[in-house]
Amino acid sequence: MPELAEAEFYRKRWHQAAVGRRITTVRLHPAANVFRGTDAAALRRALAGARLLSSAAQAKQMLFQFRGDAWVGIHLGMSGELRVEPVGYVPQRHDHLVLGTARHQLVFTDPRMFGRVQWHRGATPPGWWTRIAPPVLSPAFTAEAVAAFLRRRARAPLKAVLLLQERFPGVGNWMADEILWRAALHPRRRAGSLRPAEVQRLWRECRQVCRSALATIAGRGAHLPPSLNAQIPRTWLFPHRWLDGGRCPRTGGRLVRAAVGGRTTCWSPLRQKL
DNA sequence: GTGCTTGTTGGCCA
DNA sequence: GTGGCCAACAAGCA
Repeated sequence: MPELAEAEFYRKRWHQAAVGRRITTVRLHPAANVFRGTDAAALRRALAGARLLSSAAQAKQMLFQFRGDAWVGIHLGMSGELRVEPVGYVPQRHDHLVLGTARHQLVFTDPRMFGRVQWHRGATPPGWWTRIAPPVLSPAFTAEAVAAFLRRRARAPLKAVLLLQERFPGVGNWMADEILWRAALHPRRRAGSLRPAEVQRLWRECRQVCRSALATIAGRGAHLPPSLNAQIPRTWLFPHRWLDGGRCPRTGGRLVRAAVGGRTTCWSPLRQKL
């Protein structure tokens, strides 16, 4: 599941169902771990009766703005998901936040609870939102900025560096593999060892993968696909990376899987050399 | 039972 | 002080 695009996908799902509508019921368990560091009881009071005004997605996070200076931030963690259910829906075991409107129930579900719900009251968006690093597709994400970051993390493997949200916001495990595969760079390459042309390639593919991932969910209007996985073309590494005996769509050679930087990583040895 | 898993954080160590 | 590595968080799945 796309990391960056996943946040946008789920944001849209809630937004289309409920923007402009009033929240009539709020169901949550304040003690649930997904509310760590947040006053969940205050969140419940603030949202009851409030209208959803707008929403945004950035990196792996979503922000929902409600009338009354109330902001709700959601991070999906490893297993979080936003769903829209009918009015009579009965919350299940891992449904941690359920917002009811006259037409729908907005559900945040997360079995592993690495995800997070944050609440903020104020006229402007909260710091935990505005402090997210500039998007990969923004003008601030320059090849020079990437080069400087690689120098600072010179001894770390590329794979680990791509997962650092302070420079590559929204890039997760599969996107990092996809980027390195397209750029023909081995995930174990030390960040400081790249030649200028390689840095340029890495920068370009970061942007291309983010753009393509977002494009798979754009222009679908209200008809969002049930799953994003099925939307990813076979020409990407993504549909092949978890298959045992999977083959590289470009070389036809065997794909390899191993832990790099502590994370399961897939690459194409014929294409990505140390 | 074992050993994985799309993310992030804090502690330890060089 | 900085950067790199790893365990921990919790639950489900093969």
